[in-house]
Amino acid sequence: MGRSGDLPRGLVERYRAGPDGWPDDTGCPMLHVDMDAFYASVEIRERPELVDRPVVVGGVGVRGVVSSANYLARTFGVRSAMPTSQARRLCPQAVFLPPTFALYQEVSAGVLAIFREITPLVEPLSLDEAFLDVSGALRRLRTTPAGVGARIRERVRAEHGIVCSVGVGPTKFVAKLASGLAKPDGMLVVPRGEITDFLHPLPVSALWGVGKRTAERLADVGLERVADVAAAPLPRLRRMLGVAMAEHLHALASGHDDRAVQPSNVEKSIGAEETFEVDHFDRALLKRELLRLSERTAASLRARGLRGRTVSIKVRYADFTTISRAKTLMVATDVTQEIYRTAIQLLDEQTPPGAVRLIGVRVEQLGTGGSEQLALDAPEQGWREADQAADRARSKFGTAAIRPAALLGNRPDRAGATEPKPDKPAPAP
DNA sequence: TCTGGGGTCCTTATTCGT
DNA sequence: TCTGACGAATAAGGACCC
Repeated sequence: MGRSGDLPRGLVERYRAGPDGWPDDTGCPMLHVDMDAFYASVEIRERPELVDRPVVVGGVGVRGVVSSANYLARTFGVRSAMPTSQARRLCPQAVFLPPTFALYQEVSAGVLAIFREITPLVEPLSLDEAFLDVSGALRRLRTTPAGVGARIRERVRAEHGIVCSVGVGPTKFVAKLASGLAKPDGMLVVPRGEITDFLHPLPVSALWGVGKRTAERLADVGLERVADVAAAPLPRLRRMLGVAMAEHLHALASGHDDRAVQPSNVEKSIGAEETFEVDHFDRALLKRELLRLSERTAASLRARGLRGRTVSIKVRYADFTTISRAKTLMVATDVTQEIYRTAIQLLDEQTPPGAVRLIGVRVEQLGTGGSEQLALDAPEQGWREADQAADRARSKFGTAAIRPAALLGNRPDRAGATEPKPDKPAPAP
């Protein structure tokens, strides 16, 4: 799933286990564990008949992209983030599956539970990867970091039927790169004394935060390897990339990374967005979609006990230009109607007409809902109670059980031009 | 080739209060 | 009373990550 799979492989063999065992892992408390082709592997585990076939998981619609491809599919050139249409051309015999996130979440929770038996210092980055700081667990487990890594790989395979790769290193960044280079089904140990030997030959794109754009800008001035960034004068990097980015990259390239594993990560924003199968001009249809997305976002806030003060919408036009507009409310909210009302206002007042391919809603400035709101937003209280009742019904009878009247009937985003007109933009509570 | 959906973080500009 | 400086909050956009 990551980009480190594209990095050069020739230089990594010295970090694998040799006849004398693993390289020196003293002072290497950081582990990065990454499931190999996670979504595809889980799907194959569920359907063993797919084992010897190329499997691609992702959006199966005309505008879908690949989320995960097994290694067989990758031999045909299929990569994650590639349009599904392109993947079909490259590998027409592959099995194309839509993602089933609930299943991946379940497997992910099981794998995280294994990590947490080893150490409480576990920082999940996504469903399929996590950092572990094992420094405090070594004595109890009577092993070394490499031993922990090997144990994790065995248990994940035995208990969940999927394969993961592990990077062991002195810092998060090194561990993360190492797991990427260990793939598939491998482990790499980068000794503390060999950080720069390991990092410096890699391309700048290996640096966390360097994507296509930044790599191009660096290449324009002759910086192509991590060693080049480490050797570049910091003031020059600052002028090129801005202070924060320059200092971040220079530190990483020089092997400095003192970030600790952070077991709890507070969410900063929650949202939902959707790309239409065909572009839409029709504002009424866009508004119905905003209602659906507001509902999803608000339900997600309520499920986590969060409220947010800033509501933003995102509109992507046919030519891929993307704008966002935001409004900050007096009081944080988790009420569908309030989020929807704000989103509609932003759409009506601040977005130009045009063919729209994507629309989204997001709520920012999150906090846990406090009792101080009761007096201030009394008119919202009725809506909140209605939302909560709907949440309860949905958890009992399924997500389709309760929907605003405006959303009854066909899904507007999939239905095309024959969609009946909506009766009202807002349902009654 | 034709670009998802969930997010995070950074930069720059503007506004507002003191 | 006018003006400017400054910091915080807000808004918009872009790049990046998985």
